[in-house]
Amino acid sequence: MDIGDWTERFDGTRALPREVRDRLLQVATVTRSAKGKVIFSPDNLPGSLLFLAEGTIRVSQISENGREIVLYRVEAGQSCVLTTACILTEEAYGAEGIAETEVTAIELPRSAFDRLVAESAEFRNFVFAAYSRRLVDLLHVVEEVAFGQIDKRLAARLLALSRGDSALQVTHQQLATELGTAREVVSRQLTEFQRRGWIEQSRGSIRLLDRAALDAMTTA
Amino acid sequence: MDIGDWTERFDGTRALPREVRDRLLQVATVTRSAKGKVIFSPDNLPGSLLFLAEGTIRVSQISENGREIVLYRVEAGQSCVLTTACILTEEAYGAEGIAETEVTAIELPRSAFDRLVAESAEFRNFVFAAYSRRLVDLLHVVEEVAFGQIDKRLAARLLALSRGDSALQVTHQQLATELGTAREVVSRQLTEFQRRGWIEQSRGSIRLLDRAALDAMTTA
DNA sequence: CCTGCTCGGTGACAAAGTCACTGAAACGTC
DNA sequence: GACGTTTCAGTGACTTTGTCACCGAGCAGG
Repeated sequence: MDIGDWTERFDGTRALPREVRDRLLQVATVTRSAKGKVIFSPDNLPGSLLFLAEGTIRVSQISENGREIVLYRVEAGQSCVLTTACILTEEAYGAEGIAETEVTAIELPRSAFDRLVAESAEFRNFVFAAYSRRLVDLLHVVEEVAFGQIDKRLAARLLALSRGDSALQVTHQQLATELGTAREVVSRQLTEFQRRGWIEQSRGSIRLLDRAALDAMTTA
Repeated sequence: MDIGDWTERFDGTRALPREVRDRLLQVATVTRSAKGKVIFSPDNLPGSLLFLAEGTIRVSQISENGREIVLYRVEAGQSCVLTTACILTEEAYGAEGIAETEVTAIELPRSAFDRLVAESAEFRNFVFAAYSRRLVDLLHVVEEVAFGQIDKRLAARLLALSRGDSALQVTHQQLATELGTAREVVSRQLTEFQRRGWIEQSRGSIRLLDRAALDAMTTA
C-alpha cells in the first residue's frame, strides 16, 4: 500500500530530518481498511504506535454483558495511544477500535518507536500530546457517565454527530452505544424530542428541526 | 524540606548517572503536605511533573452540582501525570488531588522534565508507563460507572479499601464519593449487607464479617 | 408472495438517584 | 454533666434510568 510520503501528514514527523523520515517509510507498515473493519481489539493488537493518515476510528469499550460505550474518536493526523498503553501495561481490556470511514493507518514497530522518541523532541511532544489528549477525553467521558443526564447527553450527541448538517443517518441502537445506555432509553427520549417538535424521525435517520432548543437543553 | 536523595526512590530516576541526579536534586522542589491537603486542583496546578515519594494521593473528579467520584490513587514511587496532561492540553477540568495520608511530593519544572525525557531512556519509559497506567485505570472507571451495578461495586470497594484489615474507618458519604453515587444509595446497600450478616456497622466505621460473601458478590 | 431480518414502540417492572425530613452519636463549651 | 452544634445515618416518597419481554412495521432476497 503506497500513499506517498505520509511523514508529511503528522505534526510529530513533519519536522524530522529527511534521513529519519526515509527510515520511517522503510520500517512502518501502511494499511488501508474498509469502513466497519475492526482496527484493534483485545485479542488483536497492532504495533506499538498507530498513526491515522486518513479517516476516523471510533474507539469504544465493551462490557461482558454486551453493552458498549463510545470513548472517543481518532481523526486523521492523530495517533492512537491506547494500543501503546496496552502494550506497555501488558493488560488486556475490552476496548476496540472500528473504522468509521475508510481508513489509512500507519503502524510503527516498537523498536522504531523507541528510537524515534529518543531522537526527536518534536516526536516526543507529539506522543505526549496524544496521551494527554486521550486522558482528558476520558475524564470527560467519566464525568458524563457518572453525573450527566441522558436527555442532555443525547441532545449534545445529536448536535455533535450532525456536524452542522440537519439530517443524520443513525439508528437508535447506535445512539445508545454512543452514550453507553440502552436502546429503549434512547427511543423514549427521541420520542419526547419529536413530540416537542425538535426533531423528526424516520427509520434509520433523524432530522434536526430546532438546533437552538437542543443546544439549550445541553446547558440547562 | 530535605528527605535525602529522593532520586533513589523512583524507577525513572534510580538508573540515571550521578551528575544528572545531582542536577535534579538542585532544580526540583520537595514539599511535604499534611493529610487532607489539596495537592492540585483546577485552579492550582503544580509543575509539569509530580513525583510522590511518600504517602497516597486520592484523585477525584468533581461535577458542577457537587457530586464527586474517585478516579484512582497515586501511591509512593508513582508520578501523577494528570497535571502534566493538563498543562500540555491547556485545558482545565474538574479533577483534584487530595493527600490521603501525610505526603512528600517532588515537583519538577517543565524545562527539567523536557531535558530529562530527552536524555534518559529509563526516565522516558517511566513516564510512558505512568501515562499508560492512568489511561488503563480510567478505562476501568468508565467501565465500572457505565456498566457496573452498585451493590457489586460497593462490595469490591469495601474489600479494596480494607486491604485485608477487617475494620475500616469510613463514612457512608466517603464511600458514595468513591463510587460517584449518592449517600442514600450506599446507606441502603450497607443496610442490606448488614441484614445478610456480611458486615457490621457503627458510626464512621464498618467491620467486614464475611469477606468470602462480599467477594462472591463482586463476580456474581 | 412468503420469509427472515433489522429497526423501533410499548408496558411492566427493577435499580438507582433525588428530595425532604428525622433522630442518633460525637464534640465542644460552659 | 447539661446544652447546643455538627456530623452521620435511616427512611419514605418520588423521579429517572435501565431491563425484560414482546409486538409490529419496514425492508430485502428468493
